[in-house]
Amino acid sequence: MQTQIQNAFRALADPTRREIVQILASGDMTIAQLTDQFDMTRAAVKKHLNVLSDGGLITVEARGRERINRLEPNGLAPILDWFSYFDQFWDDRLNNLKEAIERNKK
Amino acid sequence: MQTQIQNAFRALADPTRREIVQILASGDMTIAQLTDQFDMTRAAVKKHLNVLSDGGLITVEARGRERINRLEPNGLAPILDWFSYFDQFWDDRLNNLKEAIERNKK
DNA sequence: TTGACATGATACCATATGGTATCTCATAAA
DNA sequence: TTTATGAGATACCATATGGTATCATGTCAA
Repeated sequence: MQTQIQNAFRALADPTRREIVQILASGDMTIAQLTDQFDMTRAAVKKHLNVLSDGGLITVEARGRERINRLEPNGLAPILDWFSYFDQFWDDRLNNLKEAIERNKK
Repeated sequence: MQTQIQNAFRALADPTRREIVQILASGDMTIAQLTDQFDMTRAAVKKHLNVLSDGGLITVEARGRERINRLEPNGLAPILDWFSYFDQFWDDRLNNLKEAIERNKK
């Protein structure tokens, strides 16, 4: 089995999966709903969802015969933790991001 | 050609490449020096360095017959930009990171 | 000049990855 | 109950990926 951090980085390495994450950020979706957003089969989308789930980036809730896919924000934590190793290199960038969030909170 | 963001995410998807990035964070190194840190051939390390270079995460400076590999902190920017899309989801985590950096600066 | 050394490049191999097609199962609806 | 629908699983395919082996090239040193 792979480490959590490896699974998380791997999950985000694919553009389709990053797009799925962004779509789910705006609301939960079933597999069929997600498939509508892409030019590929439901099976392919399902595979991507499995990878995202392995990476801890989404959770799946059974509801009848449907499966509700939900973004798991805590799944991003291991990646951010990894980035924190480079504090000394990207202070400026992070500060900009920090300020954007501060503004957001008001 | 791939987008910069895709090349950056792809570069970090491999554990060896993430380790190279961490090693280079502590100082520039030649290919031979980096190869000493891993149980693989110089050619394999060189391939990883090419991927990291494609991702904009390192720069290479020729110095005589040596090649100095250097971490390019700005290469992390596209990835952080992508994460900023999820501000509303990881405020807490980011705040912790922000505070750690604030402490660091003193 | 000549030999040693750091690197670049390429052919090749095994496995991983992203995709489709297809079959099965569970559940909703008629 | 019967039928339709959402999802899971698997076999299969083409290509990408991570690795080695090997040869070529440029540069430092004797």
